[in-house]
Amino acid sequence: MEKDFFDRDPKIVARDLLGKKLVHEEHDGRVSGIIVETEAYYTKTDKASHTFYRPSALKFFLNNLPGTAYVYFTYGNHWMLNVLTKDGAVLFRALEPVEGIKKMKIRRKTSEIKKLSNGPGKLAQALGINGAHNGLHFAEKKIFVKETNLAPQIVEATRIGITRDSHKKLRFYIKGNEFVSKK
DNA sequence: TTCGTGATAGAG
DNA sequence: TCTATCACGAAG
Repeated sequence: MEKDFFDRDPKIVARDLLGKKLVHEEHDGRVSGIIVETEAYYTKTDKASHTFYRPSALKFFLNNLPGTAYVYFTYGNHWMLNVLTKDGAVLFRALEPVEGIKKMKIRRKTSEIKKLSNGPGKLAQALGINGAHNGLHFAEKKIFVKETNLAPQIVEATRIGITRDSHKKLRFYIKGNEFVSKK
């Protein structure tokens, strides 16, 4: 991953992340998957972004560098993994499991591969991501993104689970991939 | 479709 | 204190 990869417009980063590998390096081995679905959020101009209605989130975005993990807890159950970019962030929404599948199955309490990481909450659970990872920089290589030789076909769509600015096409996924959370 | 779950933030 | 809301997921 080239330096300054994350120091670009969130929409560009969201697209470029598709087909790359998201890795969580743990003491007992690595857990990873191909990124198949992402969403972009903008710090200042996006009403759907946490920065728009959560002062603490705005502070976090403004006080951390692109490439920093933004992990938050919601709906009483779920952790969400994002990475900061220039003027925004990208939410990791779905992965195609690659390494550590056995561990993912235990964490997710299912043996069905397709249900391991086909959604943002599921993905974080499968990878073992939680609040302890908030603020870690991807350059530290605990959580990070790795290049692949894939060149996926990308589909652009509206974001999921938001109300404000729901018409904006800031969701991206790999065409035809069976791990995408929704069509 | 409905409902659980808990942090955050603003109002009272 | 109280209440609304929420970048979700599982069950039915």
